[in-house]
Amino acid sequence: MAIALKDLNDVQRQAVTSAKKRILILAGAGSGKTRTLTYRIAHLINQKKVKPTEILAVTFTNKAANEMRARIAQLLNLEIKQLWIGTFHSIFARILRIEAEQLAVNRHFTIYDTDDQVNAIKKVMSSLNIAQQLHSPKMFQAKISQAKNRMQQPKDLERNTPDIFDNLLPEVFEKYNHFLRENNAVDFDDLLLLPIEVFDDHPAILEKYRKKFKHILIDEYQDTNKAQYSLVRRLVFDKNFIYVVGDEDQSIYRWRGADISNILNFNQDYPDAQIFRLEENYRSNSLILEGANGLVVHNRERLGKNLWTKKSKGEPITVLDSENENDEAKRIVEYIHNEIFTRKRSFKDIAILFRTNAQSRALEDELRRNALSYVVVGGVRFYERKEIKDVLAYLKIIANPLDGVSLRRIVNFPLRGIGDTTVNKIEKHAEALNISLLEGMGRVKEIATISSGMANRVTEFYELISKYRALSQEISAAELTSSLAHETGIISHLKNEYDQYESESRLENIYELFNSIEHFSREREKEGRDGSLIAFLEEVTLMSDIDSLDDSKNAITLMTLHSAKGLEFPVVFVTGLEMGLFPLQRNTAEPEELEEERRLLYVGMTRAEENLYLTYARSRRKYNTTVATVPSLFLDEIPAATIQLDLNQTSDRSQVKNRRQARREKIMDYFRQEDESQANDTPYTVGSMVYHETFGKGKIVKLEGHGEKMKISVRFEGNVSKKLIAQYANLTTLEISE
DNA sequence: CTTTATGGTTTTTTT
DNA sequence: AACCATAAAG
Repeated sequence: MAIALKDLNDVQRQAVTSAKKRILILAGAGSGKTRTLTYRIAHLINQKKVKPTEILAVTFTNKAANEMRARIAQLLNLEIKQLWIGTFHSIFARILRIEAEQLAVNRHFTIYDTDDQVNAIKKVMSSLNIAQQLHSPKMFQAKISQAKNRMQQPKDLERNTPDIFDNLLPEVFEKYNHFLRENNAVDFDDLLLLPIEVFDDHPAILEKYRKKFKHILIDEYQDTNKAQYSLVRRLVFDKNFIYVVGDEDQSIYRWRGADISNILNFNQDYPDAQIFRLEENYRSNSLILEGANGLVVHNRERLGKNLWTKKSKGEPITVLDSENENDEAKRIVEYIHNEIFTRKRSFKDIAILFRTNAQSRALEDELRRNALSYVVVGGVRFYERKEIKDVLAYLKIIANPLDGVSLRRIVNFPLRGIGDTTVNKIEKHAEALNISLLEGMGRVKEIATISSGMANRVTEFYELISKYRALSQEISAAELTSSLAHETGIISHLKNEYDQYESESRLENIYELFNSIEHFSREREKEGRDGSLIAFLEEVTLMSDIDSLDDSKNAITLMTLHSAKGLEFPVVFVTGLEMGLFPLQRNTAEPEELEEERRLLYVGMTRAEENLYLTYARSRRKYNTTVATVPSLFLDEIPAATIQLDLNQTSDRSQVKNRRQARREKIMDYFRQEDESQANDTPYTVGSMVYHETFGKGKIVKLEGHGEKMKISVRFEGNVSKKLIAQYANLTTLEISE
């Protein structure tokens, strides 16, 4: 039976049924891009008799992958277990485990999340004698990930730069990679880089996957980075079909290495490419769409499209101004009440979006005060909570005994009297014998400088881990975790160490973890897929914020604009439209960055079906001080005809105009000030040497603020640290001597 | 050696 | 809230 194509419009139908090998679909917001992709896959299987095993479909989140799998199954009326569908990271993690023999890691490798990566870097820094006070480990982590995103190796980085930090980077980078391999671990970026290496070193393996994946389909192509692009380029050969869908106006991951030119240059990479444009929007009322279109035309870097809708005008976009962030929250709640009581909306129809997670606090407080149910996506993520990470670290060391980062995390948690000094001694011993840290713990008695009492404690811990490693072969992952959490004393620790409220919530999280492991194994086994402990750990590490959103709950959704990509709601609030916050301060200087912020707002606005509110506050607490703010320049770029001011304030058109004029002047001032603070930049840089009359020679550790008010933290000889004000410090900068 | 208390610092967005 | 450095107590 053929699948029904009557639910598609003409362009969609052509795009679904095209026999061309290389296809690019430029799909505007709400134009049915997921639908097209879903039907395409169903069409291939049903009409073209393509086997599900021959299809590789890449989505941006795991949630999207699961939904797409379910919808295809529904269209075809059959289960399609063998279809490869998932994110780049999860798909290539799977391939890496299959091809692990070719690698410097084995198939039990652990995937380090950002937190683990920073811990690994700290270890590397201390082995290289680099002080963490001078150079932040997080900075190294960010720079290394950036380099990996650009597919740069340590040797590709410049070594003789004026910046001390940049000079250290290649060595830290090199050692960090080495450290990961020793611990049988990979980071997020390696999940893409290592398969490229495997493909390049073993043409036969690449050939195998080229033969297997006859059809490759990629969603959100505008947000692919260089490594992802390279993987696709390798996999797509003569006979392969490549089908990509994307929207350059919705590219919002430049900071993570996403390269918009991947989509802009698709027809240069594949000269015979057929291009479809999906320009009819089915989601938003026309005033909302007009407003969003009017905003995004201010971007230069785009292919340009004409997104239109048959829908009625609907209501204009409402701009709400308020005194401060608490007032902003109050106004939003007022309007939510209005939406709920007069317009008969339910909670789940409403989303509140923000630029930074920190903004959720004031909103949550106000929603709670008004007993409105809400869920927050992301923020402090479930699997990144301390108590969860501690239990997971036990599981990681059981799955991968070489994982030293996880081992260090739990060797003295709960406290068993094994401190840093002891662990360092064991590590040294283990390095000398060329064995892992865990094995070293098994042979702790060989170390003369460790007392027998201490050695006994270590041995006891080692045996505990050994016991559970053996048990892991016999009992289920869920049973293992529960038994472990009790026997190690984690449960009683959580009961005793916190106040009642805190301890209850942490224990609840632990029990939720048990449930999720059990659920995972059960589901996976039902589907005939890998339900092992390693598979669970992998899933958890690669899980995105939005993946854990339970949309069956009737609640208002709070999340960042990034998390909102791909979603839609009848009512949307986009908050904090102020210079420095949205666009974010550090993204206002470079035009490319400002364009990305603008796209981010475009994404936010196009989530709305019927009612869109844009809010800003005239002052906002930042860190510990309240600062006056300037409304975002984006508010002035949205066509005035699509906007109405606050319904609760009487205002006529001339007032709207006056306000616009006033805002424009403020924005000019904002940019002027930014320029000045840039121009005033002092000769000081972090890491450079300075001389002070009384304190002598020292190294700059940190700079805060600008110009004369800049605060300079200096570490002087003899380990004396001082915080100085640039204006009064009277510092002399010294030549850097190597 | 290890533990515990204290204070300071830290956040942009995420696989 | 989590993480560090530091100092003092056990």
